[in-house]
Amino acid sequence: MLTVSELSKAAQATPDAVRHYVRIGLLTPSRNPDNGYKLFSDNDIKKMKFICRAKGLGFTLSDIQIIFDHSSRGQSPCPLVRDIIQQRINENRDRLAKLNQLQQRMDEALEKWKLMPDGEPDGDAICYLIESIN
Amino acid sequence: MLTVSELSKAAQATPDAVRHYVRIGLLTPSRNPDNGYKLFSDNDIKKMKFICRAKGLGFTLSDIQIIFDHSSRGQSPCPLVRDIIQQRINENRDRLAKLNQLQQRMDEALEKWKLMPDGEPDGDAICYLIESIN
DNA sequence: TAGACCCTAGGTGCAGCGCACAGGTCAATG
DNA sequence: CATTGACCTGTGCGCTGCACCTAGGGTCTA
Repeated sequence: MLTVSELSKAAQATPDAVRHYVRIGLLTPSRNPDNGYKLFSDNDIKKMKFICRAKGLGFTLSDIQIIFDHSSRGQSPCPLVRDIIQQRINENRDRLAKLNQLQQRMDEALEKWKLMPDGEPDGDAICYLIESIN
Repeated sequence: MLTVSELSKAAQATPDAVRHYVRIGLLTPSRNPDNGYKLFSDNDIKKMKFICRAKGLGFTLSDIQIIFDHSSRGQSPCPLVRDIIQQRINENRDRLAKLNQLQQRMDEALEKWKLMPDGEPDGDAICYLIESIN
C-alpha cells in the first residue's frame, strides 16, 4: 500500500494531481486508521498510469471517469473510447485553427506596429496601436 | 446611457460578457436609482469595443485592465502593449506546438486502433486500446 | 530539541464567460 | 384594468486541471 507521494512518484505525477483525482472520485483510496492517510493499492497504480496515458491522448478527466465506470461494470469501454477520441480530435482541430488565425493576427499587428511610434494619451484613443487594427 | 443588453449589442458581444467585465472591474457603470440597473456611458462603448479588439489580438482581460490603468493615469500604454503582445505571441507558439503534438498522437492512436478489435474486459486491462500506446 | 519532511482538509486562483434562479418591466391582449 | 408572456435584470455557481496556500499534526534524523 502506497501513500500519496509514493503513488505520485510511481506514476511520475505530482502529489497535488493525485489528491485532485481522489477529490473528483477517479481514485478511491482506503485509509490508514492510525493517521487517516490515504492508502493506495497496486490497482491504483495501474489506474494512475492509465490516467496519465489517457490524458496524453487528449482524454479529459471526465472521459476517463466514464471509461472507468464502464470498465468496472464489466463492459468494454473500447467503442466508447473510439467515439470520444474522434470528438477530441475534432475539437482539437478547431482549436488549432483558431489559434493559428490568432497567431497570424498577432504577427501582423506586431509587424505593422514596428512602423508606428508610441502614441501619447490624447484623451481620445485608449491605445492607438490596438485601435489601428481592423 | 445604455443598459447591459444595449451595450452588448453596440459592441456585438453577449450580455453575459458585459456583466463579466463589470464584475472584474473593466467597466464601472453607474446605476439607475429607480431599479438598480447598470447604466453605461458613451465612453463605455469605446472601452467595450476596445476590449473586443484587444481580445481578438490575444490580450487577456487582465492585460486590458493594465492598459486601462496606464491610460487613465495619463501614461502611454504603447510600450507596454508591444511587450505584452510579444509575450502572448511566444505563449501561443508554445501552445500551438503542444496542440500539434497532441493532434499527431491522437491521429496515430486512431490509425493504429483501426486495425485492432474491441477488447472485452479481462480483469487485467482497463482499456487495452489506450494501454497499447507507448 | 530543532529542523526537515511527510500527511490531512479545505480554500483560492486561473480565463472567460454560460447558465440557473428569482424577480422586475413592458407591451399587447381579454 | 388585470393578466399573460417575452424579455430584461441581479447575483451566484460551474466548468478544466491542477498549483498553491493555510493551518494543523505527525515522524524521523542529527
